[in-house]
Amino acid sequence: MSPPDARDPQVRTRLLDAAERLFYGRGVRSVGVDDVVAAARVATKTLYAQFGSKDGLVEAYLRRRDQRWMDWLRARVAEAEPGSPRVLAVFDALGEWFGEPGFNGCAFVNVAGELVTHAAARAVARDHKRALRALLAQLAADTGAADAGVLADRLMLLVEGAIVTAHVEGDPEAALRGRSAAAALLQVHAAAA
Amino acid sequence: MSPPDARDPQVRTRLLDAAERLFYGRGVRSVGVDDVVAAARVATKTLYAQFGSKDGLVEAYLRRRDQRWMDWLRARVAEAEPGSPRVLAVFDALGEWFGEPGFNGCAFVNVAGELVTHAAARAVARDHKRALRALLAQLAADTGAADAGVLADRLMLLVEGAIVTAHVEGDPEAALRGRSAAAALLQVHAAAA
DNA sequence: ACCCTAGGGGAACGACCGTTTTCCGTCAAT
DNA sequence: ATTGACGGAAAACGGTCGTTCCCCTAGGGT
Repeated sequence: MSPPDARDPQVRTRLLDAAERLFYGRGVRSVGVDDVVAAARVATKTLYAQFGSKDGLVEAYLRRRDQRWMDWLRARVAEAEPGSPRVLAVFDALGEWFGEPGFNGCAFVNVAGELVTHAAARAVARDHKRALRALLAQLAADTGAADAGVLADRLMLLVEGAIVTAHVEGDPEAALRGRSAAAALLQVHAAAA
Repeated sequence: MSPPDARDPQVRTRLLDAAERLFYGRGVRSVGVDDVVAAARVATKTLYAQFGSKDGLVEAYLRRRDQRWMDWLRARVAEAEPGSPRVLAVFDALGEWFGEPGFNGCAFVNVAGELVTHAAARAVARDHKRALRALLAQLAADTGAADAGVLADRLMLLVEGAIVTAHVEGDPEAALRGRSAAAALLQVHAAAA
């Protein structure tokens, strides 16, 4: 019954969409709340009604991004055959991500470096990395590798390294190098079985 | 002839020291120029006479940190025996760094995520990573490894991954995992020779 | 003895920040 | 039909930002 922009629960979504695009693309502190409300076509009051403060909006933005990014990666990985191919699929997915126009590194790494005193944001960042590590541990175990835990730790370093390199050096092909390094490690851990 | 704080060329150094401590520890945008001049016990006018703007100070801070950090790593590496031990010494050095009280990740990664529009800062970050990559290429070649270039690329990912992990997850032992991964890769590249 | 320059102390500037507030329109439920 | 909660538009708040300016002190070169 509602016209497209009436009485909407979508106000929150519009705010989060704008916040994600701006915070991720320019850095959190470079973006004022006015920028966000203008981009979301929303009143300032609404932002504060929904999130309480800019810090609250930042935290909500990070939580939603964590959820979405992990879901996206899990979906990409699930498209590959179980076992080693799924490990390599992680780096194929990274390669796609690095090539996207707005790519600006890992949102959580960026926040950890920028918002040193924002405890909630740093906690979300830590949890995000733990979730990523858990996914890699699962994939490593599913290869039947010897020392799957160690393999997962090593894959984690490669993933993080590829993201940082693609970002700072502007080199999307870091994904390919990560993939080949992962393949080498898969072989090491398979041989040791 | 000069008393400790007269007519000093050390004014610039004091400014850079304060800038580095504050910018690195809290993030660039969280630190005002007033904070820097207060910490350096210097007049605001002096900062602008020396660096022209806050952006100029940021750039100078990054350049000096690049120089110092690379010199520090090269010195640590040179203490080890030539060949593979020098590759592993990189990760030992990282381990020391991660354990230092003020450790807050890689200054250049942080800046790349925070100062998206600061072209000069991002250029210094890129150059810093290239210098690091060049050092690793040298070390990889000196091991006599097959595909030394590929080995260097892989080591680079491990180094970056270890730094990010130690930072975001607050886990200094990422250095040990990086070291063991590097050792595995060294074996792979030695066996293929 | 003379500036000239570097630096310190501190006020002042205009812009922008995050946040609160006021006023008004409008749907949903009573 | 009235109320109340939600949302938009915009002003206003106090604080902080980067930057500039003024005045003062003190060496050093001429």
